Amino acid sequence: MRVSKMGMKNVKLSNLDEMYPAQDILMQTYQVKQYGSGVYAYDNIPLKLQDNIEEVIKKHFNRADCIEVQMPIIQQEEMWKRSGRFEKYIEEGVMMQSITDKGNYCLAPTAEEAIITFAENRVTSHKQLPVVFYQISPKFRNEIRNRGYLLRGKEFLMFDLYSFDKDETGMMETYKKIKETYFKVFQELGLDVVSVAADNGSMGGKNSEEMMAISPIGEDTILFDEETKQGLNVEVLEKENAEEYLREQYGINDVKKLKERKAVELGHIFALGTKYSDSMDIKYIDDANNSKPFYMGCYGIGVSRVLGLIYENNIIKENDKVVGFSMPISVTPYYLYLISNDQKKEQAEKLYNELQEKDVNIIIDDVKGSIGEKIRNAKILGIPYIAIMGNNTEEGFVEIERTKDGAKKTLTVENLIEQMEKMKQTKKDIEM
RNA sequence: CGAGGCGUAGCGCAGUUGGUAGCGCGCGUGGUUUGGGACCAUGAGGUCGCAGGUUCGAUCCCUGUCGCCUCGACCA
Repeated sequence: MRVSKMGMKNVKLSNLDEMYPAQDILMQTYQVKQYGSGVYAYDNIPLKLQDNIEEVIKKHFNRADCIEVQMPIIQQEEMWKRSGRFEKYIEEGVMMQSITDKGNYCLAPTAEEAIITFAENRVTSHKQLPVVFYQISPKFRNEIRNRGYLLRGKEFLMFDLYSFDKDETGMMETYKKIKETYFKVFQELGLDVVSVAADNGSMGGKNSEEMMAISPIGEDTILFDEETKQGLNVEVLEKENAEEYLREQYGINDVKKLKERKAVELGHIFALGTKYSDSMDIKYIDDANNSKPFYMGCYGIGVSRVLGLIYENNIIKENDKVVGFSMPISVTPYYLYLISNDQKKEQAEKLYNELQEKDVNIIIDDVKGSIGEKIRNAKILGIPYIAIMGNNTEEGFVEIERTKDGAKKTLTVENLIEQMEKMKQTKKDIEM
């Protein structure tokens, strides 16, 4: 991509939000535009970063034999009335609706109803079980209060997965497998995530755990033990029989041993049981020709929240001031930000074209301006490596800087091309 | 919904004890620059969130309203 074609504006950062500096940079530099409380548009780079996050999620769940599908975003009221959740969602004010003279629609806040309706008539025999469907699609929740920019919006992208099993044992096996997949996803995204016991809220069902990224900007408080990896969301303590629940479902005996942490809830997993199968009367036929309820699980990841947190987790500072961020190689849409002086412009163009042909995504800064200014912009956009062909660079060489730690190195142009191809393949940083 | 705060140029902010507004950045033009957010000159850009009231006169005072932010209840 060329800076000259991006419609880029030079912005000097000022007075950044102390709590969410990274997302404030996105706002100030117009990479993300706010339309209203909890409603945002994304420019190219955050969008592509989000696409890449989706790809990582899909890859791991596809490997775990989960099937990608797509549910409607506008869902008929009748379907929500069938499960009995319509009144509750309307009462709480969470549901957004589209009221028309040809019927009323609910803007999907989640998709249990839709997915079990999808399974109805399609998944009818025990021979088809277990089966796991998932999708990544926008969700709408008219939250009472939005906060943390992308961390909680009214419209957000969510990965949601639904499992169908014959019985409780099967459901828990699937639960375990999906949970393991969650950890693989977060690991590849470079997020340090722990699972903690959670309240099951409006979903109902048995077990539920939240996938928490420990972070000072988190709105949740958890109690966690680093050694045993056991933990809980403090809201569980308000439950009736909290102690018993924690001991029986999660093996947590002594809450006092756990340490308090702030955390961002990136995902939530539920072993639902037969709740929706019963309430909507959608069943399968078992091997003895009996009609049996599905044992379901539902699982979510807040994709746009992950996006927001990846930005916040990867800020770079100079003299204690936040100057930008450095996106992780595993998901960055562009690997390199190429800068040159006028004399070396042609060489830079040549390098750009060669990398384009090899499908290595980079950005070339081909507009008028000083090198310092361009370096600043690279950091504001979050590009992990900067390449400079300037006055101090010898013919045939290029200097690179890794923005996350400031490490610098001079390479031949050929070597840089090799390293970039390698980075694209391995999704790993190069040696500096 | 309860408590607090804010709304003035694209962005960040001043200001007017009531007499219709300014700074920095950004933007246009010309020129000099170009290795870590350059400089000179010059120019454009605002019904001071909206509506009503008080007043000779309101961006400022009063009332209402809308929007946004923070804390709480809800949640990926």
